[in-house]
Amino acid sequence: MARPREFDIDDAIAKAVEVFWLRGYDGAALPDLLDGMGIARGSLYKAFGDKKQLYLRVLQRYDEVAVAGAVELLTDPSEPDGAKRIARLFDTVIDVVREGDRKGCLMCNAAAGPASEDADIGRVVSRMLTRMTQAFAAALQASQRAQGWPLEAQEAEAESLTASYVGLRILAKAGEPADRLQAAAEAAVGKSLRSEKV
Amino acid sequence: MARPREFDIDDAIAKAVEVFWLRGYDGAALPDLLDGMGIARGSLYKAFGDKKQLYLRVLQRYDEVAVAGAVELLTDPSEPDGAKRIARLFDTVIDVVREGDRKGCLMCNAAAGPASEDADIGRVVSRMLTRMTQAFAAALQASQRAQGWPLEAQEAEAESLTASYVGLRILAKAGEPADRLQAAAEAAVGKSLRSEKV
DNA sequence: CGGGTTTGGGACCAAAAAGTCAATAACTCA
DNA sequence: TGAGTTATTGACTTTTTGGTCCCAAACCCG
Repeated sequence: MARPREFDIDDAIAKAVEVFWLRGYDGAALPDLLDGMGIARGSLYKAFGDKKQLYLRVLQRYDEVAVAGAVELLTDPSEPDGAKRIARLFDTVIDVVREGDRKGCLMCNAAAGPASEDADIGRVVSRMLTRMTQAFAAALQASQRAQGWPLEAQEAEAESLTASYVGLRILAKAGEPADRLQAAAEAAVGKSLRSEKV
Repeated sequence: MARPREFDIDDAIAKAVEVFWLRGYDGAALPDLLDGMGIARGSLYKAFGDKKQLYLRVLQRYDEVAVAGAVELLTDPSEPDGAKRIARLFDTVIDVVREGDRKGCLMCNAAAGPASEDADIGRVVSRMLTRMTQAFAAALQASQRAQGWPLEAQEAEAESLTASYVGLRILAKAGEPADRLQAAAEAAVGKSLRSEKV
């Protein structure tokens, strides 16, 4: 090693997450990233290679932080009732909206964006979605109602919950009122796990 | 009127729909649009104003064709069972995926894209989403299971179905296998309307 | 047929895009 | 201390972006 890096690379990625999250892949211009990250052009290229590679790092970071947080919530053993874990996850989503955050979810935005057709990016996005679905499945396993279901039915329900999650976050981004989102979330969750037979 | 337009403007919009659908708003460059529409630069600007206005026309067209088609299916009086109408809509989505079409849904892609933060675009997207939700609500009204529900519950369920729809189409775009999508779709629909009590 | 008017085509433009590079600065190690 | 190595910087290049404009062509109406 010779001259040490002057910026913290993890911190720079965290800042890049914000920029891509807010503006999307195409919408995030180099100057936006440079401003947001507080580094110069050359430094970015030396440290990350190019824009796409930075984006991949950003998606991985989102996986490690945001997706991991959701997974943790859904598999939290301190809450024995899986149905409650699921309800809690959706509640936090609504809370974020109520606080005025309409950025949506980077994973969801990335999945819907045209960049997801790129093989590398698509792979990372798919992996995140799969992790979500597996976590939903784990929560279902720990729910009164679903744990007796055949495995296929559980998996189907888990994937359906992922779809609801993604859809809800996109409706949130599209400006749907928080109250309606909350009602929809309760319908999505409650229907399969709370309603009927108490 | 003097010299008549040489291209069909409706046809040109239809072609522009394909380009924006495939590449997204930012990703659709002028040359892409020009090629796809088969007209020259000057003609496009004369006929549509600028890129954003063309995009608005494209979204409206999508509303009139694709969204209207879904609404029609969901409110089709020739199928008395609303639950079946909903199931049929989701079936057609899966069919499209099975045919290899992974473009997703323009409305959904537009909602997730950063362009939706633009007031004009956001308005059109919201309107489409609302139309979908209303159509789902109409179908629920015509379903055995939901028609007895309180109005609020019906509306919540309708919004939840819109979320499932959007989420499913984005999972499809992200490359989720058709079989899993189908299972998830059946879970999303069947759960509330088919399962339990026949 | 000819003036008025609108379209078609594409050369042209300024701005912005991503990416490169060479000079300078800051460090390690001998 | 000085040689070697790596990071920082911002000017630079190339390509592409969305958008303008002018001229020729095609039409209507009188």
